[in-house]
Amino acid sequence: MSGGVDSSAVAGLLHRQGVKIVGLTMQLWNQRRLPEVAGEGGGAGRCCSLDDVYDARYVAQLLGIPYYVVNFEQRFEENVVKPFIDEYLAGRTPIPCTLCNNFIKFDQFLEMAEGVGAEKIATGHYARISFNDQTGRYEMRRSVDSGKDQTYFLFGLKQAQMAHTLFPLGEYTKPQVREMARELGIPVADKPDSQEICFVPNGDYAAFIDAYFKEQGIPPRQMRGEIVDREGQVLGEHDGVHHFTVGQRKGLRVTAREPLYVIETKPAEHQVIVGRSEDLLRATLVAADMNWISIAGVVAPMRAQVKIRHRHVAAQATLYPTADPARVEVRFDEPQRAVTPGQGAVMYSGDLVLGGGWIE
RNA sequence: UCCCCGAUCGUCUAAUGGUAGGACAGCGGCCUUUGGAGCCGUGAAUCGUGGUUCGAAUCCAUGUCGGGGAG
Repeated sequence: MSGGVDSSAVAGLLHRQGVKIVGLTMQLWNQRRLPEVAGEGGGAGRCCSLDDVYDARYVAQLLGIPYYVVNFEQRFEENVVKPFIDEYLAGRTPIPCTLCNNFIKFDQFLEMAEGVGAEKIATGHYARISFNDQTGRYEMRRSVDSGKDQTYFLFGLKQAQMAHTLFPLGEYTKPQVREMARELGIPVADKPDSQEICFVPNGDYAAFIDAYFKEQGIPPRQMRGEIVDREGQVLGEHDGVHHFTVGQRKGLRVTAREPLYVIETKPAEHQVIVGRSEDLLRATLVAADMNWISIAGVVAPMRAQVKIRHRHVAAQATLYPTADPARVEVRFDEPQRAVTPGQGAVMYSGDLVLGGGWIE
């Protein structure tokens, strides 16, 4: 229970159905750390803020269910925050929400919940899980509310995890969920949706990385570097490759005849390569560390739709198996903009989530 | 020292006597449970000083600065 509308509605919904439930809130990050990146209101409205825990506890009280706050701060820092920073410094663009799902929520948190006697965990994610008797696999489908679908962040879920997971909201639209919350008398029914990275209150993730280094006493290494075009001509300077991601336009402070976009970051050379919009188009990618969900894998070329970032419209493509079963080559029918290393490539067949991997 | 050329938003660039416009960059908002993108909005300039003219970025004089040439 994050203290938001969705997880509160899940609690209310299951409670009304007579399911025996326990409310749990994960404490993931101390919002008072790194005060230099604190948002207005001291991080209020973000996950893990005191207000949110207070809201979650209040909802639990209202429902009359047991409620606990569990501290995962250290594990979150090790499994999400540090890898998040390392990825940026390696010139890649991480997805903290997916890291959290893979290594905290559906891993250590699920284990802990089972440890205290729970059969399953239920979350407020907008996605659907079902069991297919024919294939003997748990399948995942996009949520009924296509605008809220969160399957992109869930591509790492294993069969064993799905067997112990409930996504009650996958069948509803967001307005329905808010209405449900209102009917249940849940006081957070009109709370705005959360957004941005939960541990970066003000949204400035690069400033967070800088502040984290400062806090760790890590000497401010030489982060500055050059902004160059594809011919190697120096166009400007930057304060560190972690400020940039493939496809980024804003923040370059470089002027040209037309907008410039980040094509690539080269951490070893401290260089940011920029080019024109059309320089971002790529027709192929390789997805590594594949996790198959609704199917066991691909042994022959297979048609699919592939999503390369949240809110990307899944594009028609063909999946080609490689010699390494954990890697799949994706060839798009039409070149896609800003294929970004570190982001997920999630494969769909209609509403069905086939699986996903990390873009190399 | 002389001669020539040039100087317009932060940057690049339009307007050759008649409301200084655009692009890029910046800033703000919308969108959004990752980072981006996109959309909407917005601040911002005629090198200084005189003069001609109803009216000057534009014509004239002069100064300053920059580039080129000549001793």
